[in-house]
Amino acid sequence: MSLTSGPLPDHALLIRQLETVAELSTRDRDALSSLPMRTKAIPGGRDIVREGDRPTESCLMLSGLACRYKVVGGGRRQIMSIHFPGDLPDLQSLELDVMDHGILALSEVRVAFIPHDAIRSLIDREPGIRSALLKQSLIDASMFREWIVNVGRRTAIERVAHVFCECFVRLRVRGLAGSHSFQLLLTQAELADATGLSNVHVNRTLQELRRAGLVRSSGKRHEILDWPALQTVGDFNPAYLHIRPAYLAANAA
Amino acid sequence: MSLTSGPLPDHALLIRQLETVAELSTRDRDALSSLPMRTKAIPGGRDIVREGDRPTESCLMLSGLACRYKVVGGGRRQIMSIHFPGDLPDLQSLELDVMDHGILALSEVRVAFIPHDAIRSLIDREPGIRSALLKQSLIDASMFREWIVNVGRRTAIERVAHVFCECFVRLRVRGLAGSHSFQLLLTQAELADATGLSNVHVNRTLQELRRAGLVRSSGKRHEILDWPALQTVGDFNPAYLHIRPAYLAANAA
DNA sequence: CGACAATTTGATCTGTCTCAACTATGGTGG
DNA sequence: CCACCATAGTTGAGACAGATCAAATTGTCG
Repeated sequence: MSLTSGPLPDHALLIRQLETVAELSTRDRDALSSLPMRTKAIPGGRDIVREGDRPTESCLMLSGLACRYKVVGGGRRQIMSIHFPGDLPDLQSLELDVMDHGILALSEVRVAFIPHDAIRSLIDREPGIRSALLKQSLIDASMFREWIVNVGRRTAIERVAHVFCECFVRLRVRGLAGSHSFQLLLTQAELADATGLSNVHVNRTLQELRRAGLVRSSGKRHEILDWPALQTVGDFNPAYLHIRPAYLAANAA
Repeated sequence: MSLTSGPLPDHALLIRQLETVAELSTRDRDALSSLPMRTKAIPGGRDIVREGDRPTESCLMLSGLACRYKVVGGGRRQIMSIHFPGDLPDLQSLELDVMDHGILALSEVRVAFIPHDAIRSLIDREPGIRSALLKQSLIDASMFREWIVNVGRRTAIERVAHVFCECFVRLRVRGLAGSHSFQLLLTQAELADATGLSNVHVNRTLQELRRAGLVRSSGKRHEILDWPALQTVGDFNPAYLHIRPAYLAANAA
């Protein structure tokens, strides 16, 4: 579980992600490795799954960036979560027939589609995996709750800082970010839709974060200059991510 | 499944709620009926579960009203969901050790505590119940996503109307609301914390809803006067609740 | 190099917040 | 049954965070 290895085989990404939140046995890992996957490249700006779809497969992110979103009457968009390699952003389609939201590729992504049947049979056979997947879906819910708090009760600068903190920690614990720097291919408009702000105001808020010396951005590469201060500004406490202590500790560096 | 029966035995409340979203066999219902429960009355204003707790039981709402909430730095509170009889508001503690939020009794409530072990053993033994509970927790997540949209991208009047719509439908499908009237023991301050608004502005927004003839309130009893219009104003589409068609249809009345 | 997308800036507007006072309501004890 | 008190609801005035509109600048990529 080196944090600096090169590109991983597809199944290893899933295993690594699940291990940050749940303990897996060798048997569990083997079972996960045997999951059939159909990989596909999807260009940025295209839906991976559309609202109203009735998927028969769940998708695993392999590379790139995606988000869940909804559009309200009036055309305003709200982003509800951001997804990185190792995430299973539509595990929900396993039990819920119709997609109630869309999943959008924010950059070119590679995804692996895993048939629901294969996941179900694994869940039925393997208690360890059943528990890990249930746990993961409960953590997803926890992340949504924190997102509610973010858009409901925080100021602009707090919201943006908090999103940065969450993305950084999630990437870091699975070995996909440097110790301070990380790649966040989010446009300001996307960040606005994630935080419930306007793109103009996100722009000004980012400038404020830069002026305060908390982050540095060049293009889409963002660097965290003052991690403790960013957490303070963003009112960030990673407890809601329910990451196992051993993995969270690596992040404290 | 009469909608007008009197008080139900505790297990029946749980079964009725699960049946609105998942199909249960007789065997499933029997298994649920055998769950051990320790019931308890909790006065309004008291926490049922506190942030930081490590519960060994999950709680089932039997009567009254509760909510999930978090307090952010600065003392501002955000309510993330509202819970009615039949709900299992802390199913998550089954897999997540530490509570990342509190659950508060908004009125005097009766709750039943069910040991995690009993639920786990049911999940391990009964595929139907496993599937129903997973489905329920995925629906919880879906409701959180809609809540994000509500506080992130809707105006004050839309937010309040939407919360009314959601509460009404959820109560109605499980037979706990009249065809138009329903009991919502929420103070304006609580409604404010649910919608990310100030209590003063909620007051004015409610007046606007009354003036428009959409609702009528007297004390804590709220009546919906124009259900179609309220759904329109609240940009409400019940799809995200994933209620089974047969139960949703009863609500259309 | 050209063209389109993203960022930045300025000016103005407005929905919602804050603060503060006043009123209604409902529950309680005398 | 009423007087009292606490809690919740209502109103007004003023302030501000963030939205909107529009234009200019910069960046990106074929």
